[in-house]
Amino acid sequence: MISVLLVDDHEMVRLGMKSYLNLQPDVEVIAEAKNGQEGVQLALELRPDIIIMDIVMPEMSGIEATLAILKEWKKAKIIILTSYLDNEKIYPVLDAGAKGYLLKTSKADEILQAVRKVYNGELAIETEVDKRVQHHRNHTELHDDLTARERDVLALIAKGYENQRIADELFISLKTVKTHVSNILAKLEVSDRTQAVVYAFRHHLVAQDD
Amino acid sequence: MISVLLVDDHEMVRLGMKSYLNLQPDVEVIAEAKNGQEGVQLALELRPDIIIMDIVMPEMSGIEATLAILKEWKKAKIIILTSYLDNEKIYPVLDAGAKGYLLKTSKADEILQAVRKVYNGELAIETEVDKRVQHHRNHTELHDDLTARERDVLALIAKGYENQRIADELFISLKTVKTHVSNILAKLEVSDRTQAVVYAFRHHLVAQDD
DNA sequence: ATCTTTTTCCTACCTCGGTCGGAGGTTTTT
DNA sequence: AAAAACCTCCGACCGAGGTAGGAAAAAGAT
Repeated sequence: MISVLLVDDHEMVRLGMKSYLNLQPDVEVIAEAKNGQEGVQLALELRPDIIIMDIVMPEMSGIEATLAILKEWKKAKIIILTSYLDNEKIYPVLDAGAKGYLLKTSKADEILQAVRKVYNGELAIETEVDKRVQHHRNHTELHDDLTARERDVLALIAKGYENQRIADELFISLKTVKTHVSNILAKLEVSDRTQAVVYAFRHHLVAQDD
Repeated sequence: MISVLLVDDHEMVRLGMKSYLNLQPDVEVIAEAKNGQEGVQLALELRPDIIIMDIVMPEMSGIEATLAILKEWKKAKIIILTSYLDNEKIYPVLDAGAKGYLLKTSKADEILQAVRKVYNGELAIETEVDKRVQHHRNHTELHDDLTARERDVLALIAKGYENQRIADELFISLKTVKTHVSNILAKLEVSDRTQAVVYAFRHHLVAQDD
């Protein structure tokens, strides 16, 4: 019997998963959590065979929760189940050792198969997800070779700050900021800060909401 | 018996809704659709008492589907059920006559109650949603009094175009573009185009992806 | 211990962005 | 018909943004 912990803030999703999985003779949902914190706690306490984890949740995101669980319990089998492949914060999770990655648009039996596969020690990465991960791993993004400091500066540019304000914020001279900006523009292959901001938003390098 | 049509691209959500709603003696899910197109078709064909509609879906969004259904069938009782109150495209739907608006984080019984309320001709707007709608209706946004032309220009600014390019694009002189930009900056209460771009992205005035 | 990258700072220069203060023609509102 | 808003255009001005071409200290890599 495969014991499963569901972590998702949508009651209806948990209900759907539970009613479907519990129909299977070899699977049983033993607990549910409605945010990342509860998820971490229940995971470490109950040690389920499989943890199915949503990403977007209040309190603590599924990303953080996954990292927290894997830190304490290296062999945890966690399947990420997310609605959107929107940002690039998912890669650290896969690197950290999540065993599965599914989209919420997956069919019920695909999810079931993923549970069985991961239980048997295999990986379950949806083809769609896999494509993008491969793409991400091969096709290097322009912003990959920004230095740490350049990322700092870009973040402030994308807040709409002018160079002098960025200098004040980072306790460096205006000249230095200009140098960083120049290097950023060159690396992103854009010609001015406005385009850099567009780039940053489009590539989810900055938060949508303040 | 209240007949319900579910429109959601997530099979698990449909499953959860169906298994929960079908437990109720007075509710029955009579059909399901996995995108907006199917939703419109089934709605007009089966004329269910209640339509529960997700927003983010492939092919045709819940917004478009809702408008399409209400156009053909004015008295349709549609409850919008969405995960996030992210953008501002929801207001036209409420204006157009959607009878309910719930978040996917709602508890199961809240959804059930909403179904019964709307069936009885009442509205079911979740307090959280309601707050924001009120806020939106009262608190006028800065960008509300941009003129049509100014919106055109802002859209191009937010593509990272420089003034001359905007002029070329719109077949107007550089001077005119500068005037528009000045007016835009004043209305948005920002001091340069970079901040205007940030404003545009944060307020979802422009598409995330090209 | 040496080489490379990163971060910092510099001067001088030029361009583009944005303001100020107009103005004329068109459309919409009253 | 008059008023108000909108779109268009002009010249002159200034400052911030960005380039070019350095250089030197600090931190990491081999």
